[in-house]
Amino acid sequence: MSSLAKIARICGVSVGATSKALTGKPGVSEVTRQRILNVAAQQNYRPNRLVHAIQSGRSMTVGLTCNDFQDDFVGSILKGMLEVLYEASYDPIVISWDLCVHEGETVLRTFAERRVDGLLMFPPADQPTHAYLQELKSFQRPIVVVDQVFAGVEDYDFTGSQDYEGGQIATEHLIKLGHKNIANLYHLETSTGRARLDGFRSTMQKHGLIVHEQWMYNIEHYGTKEAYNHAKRLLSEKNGPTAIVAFNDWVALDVLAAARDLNLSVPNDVSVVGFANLRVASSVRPRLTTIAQNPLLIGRRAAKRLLELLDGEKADSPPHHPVTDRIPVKLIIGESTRPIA
Amino acid sequence: MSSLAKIARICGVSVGATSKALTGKPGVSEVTRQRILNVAAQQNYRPNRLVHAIQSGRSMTVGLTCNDFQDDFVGSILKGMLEVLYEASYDPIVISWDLCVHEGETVLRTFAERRVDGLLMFPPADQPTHAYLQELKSFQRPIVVVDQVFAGVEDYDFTGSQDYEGGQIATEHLIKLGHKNIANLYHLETSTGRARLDGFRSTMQKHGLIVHEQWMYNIEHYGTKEAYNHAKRLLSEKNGPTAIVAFNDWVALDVLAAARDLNLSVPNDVSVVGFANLRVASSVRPRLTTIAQNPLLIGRRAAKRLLELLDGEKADSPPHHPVTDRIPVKLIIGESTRPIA
DNA sequence: CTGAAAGCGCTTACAG
DNA sequence: CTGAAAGCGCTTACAG
Repeated sequence: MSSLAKIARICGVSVGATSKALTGKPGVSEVTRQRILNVAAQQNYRPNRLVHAIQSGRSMTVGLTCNDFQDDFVGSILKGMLEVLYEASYDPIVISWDLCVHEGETVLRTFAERRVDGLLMFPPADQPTHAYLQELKSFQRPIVVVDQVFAGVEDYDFTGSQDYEGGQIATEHLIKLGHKNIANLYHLETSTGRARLDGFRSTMQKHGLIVHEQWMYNIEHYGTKEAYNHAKRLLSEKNGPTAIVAFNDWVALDVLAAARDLNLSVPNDVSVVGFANLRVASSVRPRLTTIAQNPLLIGRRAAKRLLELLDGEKADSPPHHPVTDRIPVKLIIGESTRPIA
Repeated sequence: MSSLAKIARICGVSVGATSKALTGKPGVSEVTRQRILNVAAQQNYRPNRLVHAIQSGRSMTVGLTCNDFQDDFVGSILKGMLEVLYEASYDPIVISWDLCVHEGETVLRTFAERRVDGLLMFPPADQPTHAYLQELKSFQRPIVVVDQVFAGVEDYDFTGSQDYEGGQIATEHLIKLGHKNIANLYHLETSTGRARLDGFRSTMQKHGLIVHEQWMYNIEHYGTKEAYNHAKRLLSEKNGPTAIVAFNDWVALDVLAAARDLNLSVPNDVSVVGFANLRVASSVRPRLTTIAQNPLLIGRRAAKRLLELLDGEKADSPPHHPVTDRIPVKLIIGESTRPIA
């Protein structure tokens, strides 16, 4: 890789002059500038941005932590982030939490050493360790937490969805259709899951409906058979629920599968509501009734917020108050719910 | 962010001594080393890796270009890559092709300026421009192409799937079940799509079966209604095909949906084979018969190959011959295919 | 217009 | 053991 010095040597001018010529700064004659430009092009010169990062104290990179990229929800969030970052000439360095279970502090340390300007953080899957929270505290750069919250990150900006309201909307929808006996396959392991469940319970209560605790199942890992098995159990009961609220579309798919395997019909025998409006929600039959999130917007807003914080630093503005930004969700009526017979 | 100089000043020693102490090099007394270590910890010192990158000529970063992260196929490839990179202390800088349509050279230029040590490249969605290929040629670092090939990248290492064989296996499976009238919803826009189609045609020919060209549809964009509409057309024909080979699982899902909407049964009225074995393939009913790829392994192997190339550079080994690495695929028999009546 | 020099944050021979 | 100095690749005041 050819350096400034090399270009300078070839052109027979000083390094300083070469720098000015290539960065378009005044202080070089047009003739020498052209000569330098030509040689640089011919030598395939690429300025070393690492140097610029050191000099300016800005690496123009952002740390990005992710749990997995297993569906279009996280995929779209990423897309939204990349879009905004690209526009602002920032590039993300991506590290997966999965890789460093119980040593999340390593991730933060790496980001610190690489001098990222800020952090876009999908919280780690597991409960954060003390060491991690410690490292987080001493992490000197702006942080925006995405999608999930957890104990210890209340002091940071947050961008996610109106999960609580989503839980309410899903439940309201079923109640409006006449359902009273509603089960819930929820997910206590994440803040989104807990919020959606809270929304469910508050809505049931608001309408004076009983929550049948024997129909309430926590799905610890929704990639496995767990949801499917619970769904089968629910659907096999006589006088079982007439509707099921699922933590997300994957769980809802498991309910569809369980119903199918029991020769039951969704929505004729049971109604199902999902959450997320994943790509698959409208691909399957029956199409899922689901609560649409707006992952693209979540990604964009999270990144924009981070850029604001970074600009604020430059402007040396007063310490900010962390902002919680929850993007509205929307009921998508598919074919997996119907009025009770 | 505290610097070496700051630590040195506080400790009242030279920068050199501080450096030695913190990097564990000999040449400092144990007493001062401890003093320095303590101050560094207390000052929350983090060495600036950008400096190290400049000095060593190794940034320990890898450029990663992606089209989208819309399903678990790409997601798992990424996971595999991140795993291997993390193990070797490399971190990826991720840029999405989507963002810079028709100016892919910008991406490469950014990577060059950021001095990534190598490149893991999902080829751009659109036909590469001349400027792009130009920039690629002058990109001085090792490159591994992933999943898709395109004209102009024949000279690079490649890691992907046995798509051609996959096309054969899918077709063989249907033929073994007695199907003769087989349609194909293919995807000419990508090399994988073309290879799978070739595998289909060669297998049909091998068995002396006629390819009915009026049942052959190119799916330009498989996120849209396109596949669904073509599938409906195919399924509405009297004496239509008894089986359909789909470019991938998403297209296969569209066939399932079309069948459902026409009150037809898969597999009783028509058999369908997908490709990829996405997470959704076993979530839907009927479960998809599909050709499983091994995205995790693709990701790992691609990253490993890149690391080998990087090691080779250090060792100053002779110019290598580009290696093409196609991971075997595997037939997964679901419920979407059955012997012909 | 042009060049020599300082400095960004570090490491590494080289003197003392 | 310890410090001063050169150097990585650049930019930016500062002299000429």
